[in-house]
Amino acid sequence: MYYDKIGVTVDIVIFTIKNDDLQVLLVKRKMAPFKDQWAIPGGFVRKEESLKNAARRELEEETGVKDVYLEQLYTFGKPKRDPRGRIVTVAYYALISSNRIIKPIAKTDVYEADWHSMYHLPKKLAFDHDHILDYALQRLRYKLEYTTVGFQLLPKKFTLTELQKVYEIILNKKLDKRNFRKKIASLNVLIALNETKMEGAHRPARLHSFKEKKFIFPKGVI
Amino acid sequence: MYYDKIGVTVDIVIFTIKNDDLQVLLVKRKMAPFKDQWAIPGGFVRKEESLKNAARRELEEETGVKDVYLEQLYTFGKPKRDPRGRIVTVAYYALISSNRIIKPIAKTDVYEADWHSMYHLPKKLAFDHDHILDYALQRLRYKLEYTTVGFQLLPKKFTLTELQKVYEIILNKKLDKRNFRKKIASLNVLIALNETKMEGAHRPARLHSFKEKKFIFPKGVI
DNA sequence: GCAAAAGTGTTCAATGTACACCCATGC
DNA sequence: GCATGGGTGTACATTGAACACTTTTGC
Repeated sequence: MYYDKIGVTVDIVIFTIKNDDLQVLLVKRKMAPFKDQWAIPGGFVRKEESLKNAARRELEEETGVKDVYLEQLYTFGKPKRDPRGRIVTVAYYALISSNRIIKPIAKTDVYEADWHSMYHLPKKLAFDHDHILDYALQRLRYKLEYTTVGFQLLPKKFTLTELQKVYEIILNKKLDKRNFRKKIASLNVLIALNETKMEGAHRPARLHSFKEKKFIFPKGVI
Repeated sequence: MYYDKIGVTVDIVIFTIKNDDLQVLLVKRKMAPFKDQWAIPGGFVRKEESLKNAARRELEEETGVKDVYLEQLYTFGKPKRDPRGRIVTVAYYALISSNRIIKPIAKTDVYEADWHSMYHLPKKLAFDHDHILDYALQRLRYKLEYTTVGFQLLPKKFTLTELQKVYEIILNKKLDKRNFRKKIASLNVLIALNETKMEGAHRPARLHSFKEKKFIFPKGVI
C-alpha cells in the first residue's frame, strides 16, 4: 500500500514561573531554516517511540528534568509550515516548578537555550511557533481555572500567597486574597503542614502541600 | 538532514442525531488489517493538503456533505497502534444535521459504511478506535455544555423541543424544560421565527434559527 | 512601635435547580 | 371533550464578587 510519508515532530512549550514572571524555554537556532531565530524546543519523533515519549525525551534533553506535567496541546500541519518539506508537529506543553531547573541545556552546538518572558517574547519566532505559544497560553489559562494544573508550577511545599501569585501571573490580573483562599479551600486538595516559611520582617506563612498524586480534572475537561 | 518518516492519517468521528439517538458513522473494512471489523472513516494525509483539509476531504467522500462543523480532537501515535507500520493519526470530530445526509457512501469495494448508535457500538473496533470514540463523546458532551456546538446537529429551522432532545440524547439524561429554555434564552443566539411546525394533534411549536454564522466559544475553551 | 505580609467573614448579586399548570391543536 | 406536546414563572440553594481589619514577625 502506498502513501505519502511525512515528517512528524513534537514541539514543547515549557512553562515555568521565574522572577514573578511566566517564562517559556526557547532555543536559538544555529542552522537553517530560521537560523538565528528563537523557537520552541522540539525534534523528530523516532520510529519506535510514542508521541508523548518523544516529548518527554526532548523535554529531558532540554531541562534535565523528569516526571513533569506534560499534556498534548494541538497538532499543526499546514503544508508550508516548514520550508524543509512536509512536516507535521504535535505540540505539547509542560509545567515545571522553577526550583527543579538549574539551567536549560543547549544541545551541542545546535543552538543556545534560554528562558523568555511570555509577556515579552522575541519579535518573530521560527516556523508557526508564535501561534503555538499563543495557543498554549490560552490553554494554560483555561485549565488553570478549571483544574489543578497550577500546582505543578510550585515546589512540593508552598504558601498560599505563592500559589496565588502563580494564578495572578498566568492570568495576568490581581486576585482577591480572601476569595482566592476560599476557592482553593473548597477544592479540598491541599494539606496544611505544621511548618511555616519565614521571609522578611512579617508574620511567617503556613506551608501547604498538594494532596493528590494525580491531578484533578472535572469530567470531560481536556 | 535525516529523520524517520511516518505515515500520517486523519480519522473522523462523524456524529449525527438519528432516530432520537446519537449515531456515528462507521465503515466495515474489507481488507487487512482488521478485515471485517468496524472502524472510524479516515485516510492518509496527502503531501500537499492541510490536516483539516484532509479531514474535510474524507468527510465529504463518506457523506457527500460540505460545510460541516469539524474540530481537531487529539493525535494518537503509539508505535504499535497500526500493524502496517508506524502511523500517527490526527483525530477529528464532525457534527452533521441528520437532514443533510441521505445515505453514507461506501468507497468503492473498500468497505461498507453505516450509522451506529454511540450507545450500542460493535464489540471491538479496528485499531484504537474504541478509544477515539470514547474521547470524542467526552469532548462533545463537554463542549455541548459550554458552547453552542449543539446547534450544528439540527437543520436551519428547529423547535426548542428538538434542541432540548439533542442535549438530552448527547448528555444521556433528562433535562427540565423550563430551565433548559431559560438557559438557551440567556445565550441570546436564537431568533424566534414567525413560523410554526405542526406535528401531531397538539399545539404547533414555534420554529427558531441560529443567529450566528460563527459558533460562540467562551474565551479559552477549546 | 512600625513596617510588612499573613490570615480571616459577611453581604450582595448572579446563576442554577426544583417544581405545576394552562394553551393550542387534531381527532 | 380529551389526548398530546407547547409554552410559561417563582422560590430556594449555590456560587461568585466586593470589601477591611487583626495577627505575627524583624528591626
